[in-house]
Amino acid sequence: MSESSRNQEERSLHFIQRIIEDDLATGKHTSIVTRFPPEPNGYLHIGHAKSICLNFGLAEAYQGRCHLRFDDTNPEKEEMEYIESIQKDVQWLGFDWKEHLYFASDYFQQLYDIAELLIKKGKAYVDSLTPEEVKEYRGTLTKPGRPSPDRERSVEENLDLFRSMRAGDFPDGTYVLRAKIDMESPNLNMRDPALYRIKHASHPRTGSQWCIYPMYDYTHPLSDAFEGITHSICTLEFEDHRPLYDWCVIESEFPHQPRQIEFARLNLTYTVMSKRRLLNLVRDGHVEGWSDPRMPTISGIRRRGYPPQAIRDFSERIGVAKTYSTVDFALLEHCVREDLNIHAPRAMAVLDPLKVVITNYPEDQVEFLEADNNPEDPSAGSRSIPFSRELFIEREDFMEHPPKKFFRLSPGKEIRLKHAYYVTCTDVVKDDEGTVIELHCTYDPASRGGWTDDGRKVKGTSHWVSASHAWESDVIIYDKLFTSEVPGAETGDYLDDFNPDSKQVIPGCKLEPSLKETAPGTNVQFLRKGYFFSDPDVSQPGNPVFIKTVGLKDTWAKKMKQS
RNA sequence: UGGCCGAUAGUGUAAUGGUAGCACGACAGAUUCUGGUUCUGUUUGUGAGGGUUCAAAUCCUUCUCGGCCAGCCA
Repeated sequence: MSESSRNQEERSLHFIQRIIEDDLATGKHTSIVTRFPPEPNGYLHIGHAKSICLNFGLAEAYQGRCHLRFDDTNPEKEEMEYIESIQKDVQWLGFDWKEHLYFASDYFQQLYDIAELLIKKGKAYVDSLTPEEVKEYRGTLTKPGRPSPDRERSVEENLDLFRSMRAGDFPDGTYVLRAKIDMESPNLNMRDPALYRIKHASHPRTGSQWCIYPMYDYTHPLSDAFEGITHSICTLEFEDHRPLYDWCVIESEFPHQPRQIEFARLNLTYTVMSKRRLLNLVRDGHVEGWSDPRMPTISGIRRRGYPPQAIRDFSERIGVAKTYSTVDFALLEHCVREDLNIHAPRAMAVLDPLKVVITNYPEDQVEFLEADNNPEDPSAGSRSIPFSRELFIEREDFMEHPPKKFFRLSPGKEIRLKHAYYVTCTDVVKDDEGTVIELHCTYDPASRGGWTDDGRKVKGTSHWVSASHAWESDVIIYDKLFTSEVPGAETGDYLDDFNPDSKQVIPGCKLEPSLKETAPGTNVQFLRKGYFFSDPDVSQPGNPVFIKTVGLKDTWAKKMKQS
């Protein structure tokens, strides 16, 4: 058996794949068409990324196609800026809608014509109830609604009124076109839902061409039908809308019948995902905009340095189901690390510098040592780094009175300076307050390159930079946006769990010379510290500003924390 | 005393009447010029009761718990 056919047998399908394979096997469809249908009223977040990966991924896997369609039926909330950012986000994830870019607003005329058809069939009527009255007539969850006095208006009068609505004869809110379905339905969506409302508002794409706009529940199924969508995948809260979805397609007498399938949206620990909460974070200044690297927005994680491939991998791993679920943030970070471990070149940066003088190293000598750029990828090559008498190491890599199993530097102990030499600490220099300000060490010339063949056991390895060659820079450390898994679970207010230390600017970090030339928007691993990214928004060529993408796993720090 | 949907290790997700598996996490160990990576092992699960069956996570039934719905938002 070949490897690929074994994989075929072992793979397990999620329920949507199963539906698709079924439809393909029975000949219901010869190929599939999916769509990603955002409303351009905000920035996309990682929950949308799940949907994008699902829809475009399915199309890819089954050699179908996936449309990008903007659901732009509410001009009061939608803007061109969002249309652009959404396209950028989808492309960044690596998906291509090719020529299949659509706008619900392109269907306004077609939608209007079908609305007239519905009126003529006696399936829709113009209602003059006020919004308050509509609400009252609708009934409640447990009480059936009752018919509007306008429900039995004649076809001629409905048509006339509807045309007047379109002509702009009425102010906002005076009339609404409603589907005539069933005011007593236990499903509130079927109690004569609104199809069209009057809005004298300028639309980002159609301008002032229209003053009536179709509702989502009417627009969406018909748009799907127009485009030949076979599987219309949406989130769970639309389950109740499915009967209405089907009603619209059937009553429109449009030949193609798409199928709506619902799946559970993504929730993530330690963050919030709703548009309202995200907006509040931005508006109230808790973060610095929609693309703040702490935000779960696609633009945020892009700026944070999360690779798109990691997001796609994550989307695959979290699965697709109908169960409400909250995915562990750790899984996302795992996917990011896994990708970056293979792709990010290594470099050395000392974030909290402690000076080291190599007392037996010649004063004016500088030598260049060879360092591999990525042990996981030999093709990444190597670079040479300067070594000299005065260096910086990480302050936390030294302890005067170390606990058991501390492998790093302490008085009398020998460690390896990565790619360089073994050094032994001989003296500790302190200031008047007793703070360690400098270390004196000796080096072993025989250990050049960081290795000897004499079988010596050197357990600890530290990163370092040459004091006179390093350049200084602020480095920004980002941490989780919230301190609790489910923000607001305790108090009811998610802002109570906002992490005030989610952004820390670390001044005076010492970076190895090669880092200076990092192009904006490049992932690198600061050896033993974590993955960092040259902030594409503020970096300049020749002057990168590094922000932390995600830390390396740190079992030592974890152990220290426990004790 | 409305309707719809859901419930499998800590988390997420498989098993579609026939050995409850995988991933992440946690824990332990091995390896390692990154306390990273890699590798090995351990831990923990079918919401509850009843029924059908040789056999039930799966089918039936009752219950429990959770989610969504009363925009002229999507």
